[in-house]
Amino acid sequence: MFQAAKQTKVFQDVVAQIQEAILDGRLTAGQTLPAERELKETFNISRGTLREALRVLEHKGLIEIKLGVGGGSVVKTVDTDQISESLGLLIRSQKVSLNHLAQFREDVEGIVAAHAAENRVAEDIQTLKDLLVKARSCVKKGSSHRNAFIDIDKQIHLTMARITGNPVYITVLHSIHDNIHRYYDRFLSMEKAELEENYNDLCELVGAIETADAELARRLAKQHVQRFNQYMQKKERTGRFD
Amino acid sequence: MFQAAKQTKVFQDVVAQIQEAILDGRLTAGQTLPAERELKETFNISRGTLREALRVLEHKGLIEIKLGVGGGSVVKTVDTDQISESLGLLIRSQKVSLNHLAQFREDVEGIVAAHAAENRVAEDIQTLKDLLVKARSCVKKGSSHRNAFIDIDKQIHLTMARITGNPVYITVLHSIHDNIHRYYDRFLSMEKAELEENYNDLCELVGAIETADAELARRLAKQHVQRFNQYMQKKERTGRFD
DNA sequence: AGTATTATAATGGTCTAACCATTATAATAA
DNA sequence: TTATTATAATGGTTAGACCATTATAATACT
Repeated sequence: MFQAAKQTKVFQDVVAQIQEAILDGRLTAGQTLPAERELKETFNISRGTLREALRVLEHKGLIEIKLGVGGGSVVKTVDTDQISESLGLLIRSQKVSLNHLAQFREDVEGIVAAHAAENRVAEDIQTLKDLLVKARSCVKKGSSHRNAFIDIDKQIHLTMARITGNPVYITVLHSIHDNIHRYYDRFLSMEKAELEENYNDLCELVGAIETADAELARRLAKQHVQRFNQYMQKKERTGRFD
Repeated sequence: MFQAAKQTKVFQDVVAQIQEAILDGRLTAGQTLPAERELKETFNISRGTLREALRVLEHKGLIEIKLGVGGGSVVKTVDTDQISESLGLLIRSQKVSLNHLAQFREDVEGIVAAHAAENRVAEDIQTLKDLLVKARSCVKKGSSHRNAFIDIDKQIHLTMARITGNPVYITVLHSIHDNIHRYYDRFLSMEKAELEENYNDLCELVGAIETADAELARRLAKQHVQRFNQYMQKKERTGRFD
């Protein structure tokens, strides 16, 4: 009938109080909290306990602790780093394989491309085309610029996520890319011919978004990501391992 | 050309060492780490520093710290709680609105239903139909069993995620539901007629999965979630607020 | 003998008080 | 004016003590 009540632990109470203050807007990004020796008096606790609380808040991504004069606990803007880290832990603890993540990416990129095709304005198309120009120059320079090309590819996808207007897609795509990019160096093979193939994919995709053909954009995006995944599997089969 | 190197902070080194031991499998779920007074000798650090490290590991979801005799730091199985918490922080810090999350859910549930239709085996259909029976009994009992119905609805969706065979969908759907359910009490209106409407949705959806009609399953799932979201918006417009 | 109670000890939780390390700023010297 | 050096504020770390919780063992009671 009733639930477990009081959280006995002092540091948890401190975490909760500071977190609420940040989420309520009583503390805003950039603000510095009082020094530890002062805060400990405010909460009437020891410094060690306070520091355990601050450590947790730091790991939650709510504050950043800086050293030296003028340092201290600075309130941070919440970002996607914690989600990426947690997803990374799931992957590394073999709860999630790279193939699982790759399959998910195919679906998500398809959805993002479709929404982007529905929501894009002229300015968005220009941004995408500017990125295509950069991608083209990487392709021309050959496989030595593979990493630069991959980075621009990533930017194009994240730009499409931004165009959807829904920050969840940005968050999710960021987390996927953060965790998939770690494997590129080991598993992603990409010669000049493959770079060109990918570049053409992207051109068609941007074209579909420009003409607001959501269904085509979805199919092309999915196909594009599938190709990436196939390169990875190809390298995984033939490549050397550590 | 070079990157920032050594992490000066002692506690970070301890976090890294223990985390690697867990991810490498040198420490496995259920194992208890040595007592703090012993660990501090092993690492040759003070207890306070060790505790900061353990706090961080606890918040990462890698260990659980238990009190009393036979207590200590127990290695945990990594789950989706941290991802849910981080997503919750993004929502509460108004980086992500409830509508954004709801839109994302429509897409994801569509994808999950489609994959479920492709991968389901006879046993899966039985599991889903058992859940439908439970849902039906809730509907019969009327709106007083609204919460029970919503819970079964959640179970059906998570079962479909399981059927896909891809844990990423389970993780993502879990995180979405964890964060959306908090709003149901405040915003979700559901009278008997609406419960029946929803129940019929679910029956059709399970039917589509049974006949392996992925495209139909996708459409039905999306439509079903859309209805949920509309109920929420309806309540939001007319309901009272705290 | 069996059961309830109570003491014991192991373990995490907290506190105090000091000192070390880093760093922006002010004081000083070239 | 510029370069160097001292100062002080701040987080980082240490040491040792005591408090709170809890499983287990010892004891008392029936």
